[in-house]
Amino acid sequence: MNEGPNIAQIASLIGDPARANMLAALTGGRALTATELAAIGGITLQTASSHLSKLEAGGLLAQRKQGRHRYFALADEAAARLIETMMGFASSRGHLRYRPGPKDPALRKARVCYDHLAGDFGVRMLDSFVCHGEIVSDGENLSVTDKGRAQLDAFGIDLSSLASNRRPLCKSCLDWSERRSHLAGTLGKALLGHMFDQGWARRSEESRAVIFTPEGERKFLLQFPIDP
Amino acid sequence: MNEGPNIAQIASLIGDPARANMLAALTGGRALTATELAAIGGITLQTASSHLSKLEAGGLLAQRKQGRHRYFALADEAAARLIETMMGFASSRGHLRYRPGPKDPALRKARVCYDHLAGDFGVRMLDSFVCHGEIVSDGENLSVTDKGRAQLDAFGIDLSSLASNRRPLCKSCLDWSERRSHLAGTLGKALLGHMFDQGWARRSEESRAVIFTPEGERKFLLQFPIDP
DNA sequence: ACGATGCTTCGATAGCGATCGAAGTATGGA
DNA sequence: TCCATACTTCGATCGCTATCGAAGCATCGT
Repeated sequence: MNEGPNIAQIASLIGDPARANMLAALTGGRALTATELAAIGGITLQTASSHLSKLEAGGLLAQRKQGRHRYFALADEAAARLIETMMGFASSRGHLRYRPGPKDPALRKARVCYDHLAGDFGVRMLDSFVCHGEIVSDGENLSVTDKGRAQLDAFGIDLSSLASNRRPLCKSCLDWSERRSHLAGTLGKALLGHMFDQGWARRSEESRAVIFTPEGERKFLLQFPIDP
Repeated sequence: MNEGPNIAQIASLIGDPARANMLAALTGGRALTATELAAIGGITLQTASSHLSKLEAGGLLAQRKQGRHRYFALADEAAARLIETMMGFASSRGHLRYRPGPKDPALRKARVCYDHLAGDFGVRMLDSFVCHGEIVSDGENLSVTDKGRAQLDAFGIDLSSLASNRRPLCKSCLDWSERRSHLAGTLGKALLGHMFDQGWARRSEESRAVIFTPEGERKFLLQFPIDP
């Protein structure tokens, strides 16, 4: 017994409702201040501060001081994937906590996951890349083919500028609403950023939803078709 | 706030050290009795019983009565994947709890994950399938090609008999020691079972390790080669 | 320099849950 | 039938931690 990594430690960090709410909110990719996170968790600032320092010590969060504000964000993409994985499992077991509202369908359609596109549109985009042979997958890691490189170049994304030693270019990330994978990594981030730049879509102010313009949606479906 | 699945509930289930130890032990795929699990968790039978009923209510465990024994096992493969994912994250953050010993290298080399092969050998096997075009991956799910079907047939595994409506044939599962994917699903199970049947390897009695015979290891490396 | 804002630290409280002893239920064997 | 084994349920205890008030520290604006 007692072999291997200590999962109880991080699980208990996520296991507190206030902390879980904060983490879920940070899955939206935006860095939030301690005051904002306290409101999200439904607790006072003092309590939130205690929680946040524990989460940081546990390697789930990273903080950045900026003036008198302190911004908190998920430590990295692996942390975001862990949270999304747990969401997927929880929803598959019926551990739901829905407060059904108009935002829900929008979230399922398209939302931000850390810094890339998730939801129905995110899954479709990766499907399109794969079924056209622009991205291939060897197990967990994805890689871009020459055909994909040319396609992305035409779309306006320069792969060579995305190279990073700290973070993989492509990574698959399990989608909790679709239960399939979407594209993460620096390429996933760049693609979402490009869509924002092109005016195809914008972020919702109060949730993780990504709202496409009618024109943007048309162009998205044209750019990432799915053939049988 | 408060949207989406309730991750705090399952996270707090895993967050208790005694429960985490039990779950980690069950990742070995064997069903264990309440008494055995109590010993693993380092608690009395009464406490263990309370824990086990909570884990079952949370959808993580399934129990099977057999005479006066009650066998507990992970509910399904998704539960096993969740635990392995958490192990991967925990070890990447240095949340280790090693009791270094001779078993450790054996576990990294080859071990059981639920009912399929994990560790260095598990990752190698999937790599071999993929780099020979016998299995292709479209995002999360893997699928066997015609070439792969023939290869497996020659190896002695009949794919058509593995079809199941309850569980996918192929699934990728993240390996906590290698941080790469290995092959899960009914095919992963069948492959490991076949190796046991052929006498290539056997299970360790006291841990999750899979111990290959020298002859079995030679045949394994020959059967699942990796070319550049 | 001074107050205001954002956040952390300290200290005390309160409540939840892990734990175990004791008693109760079910199954198997003699 | 009677005892032993395997497990669950009940009840009480105890420790841990989430929580918040109050005070302290840092930064910004003026």
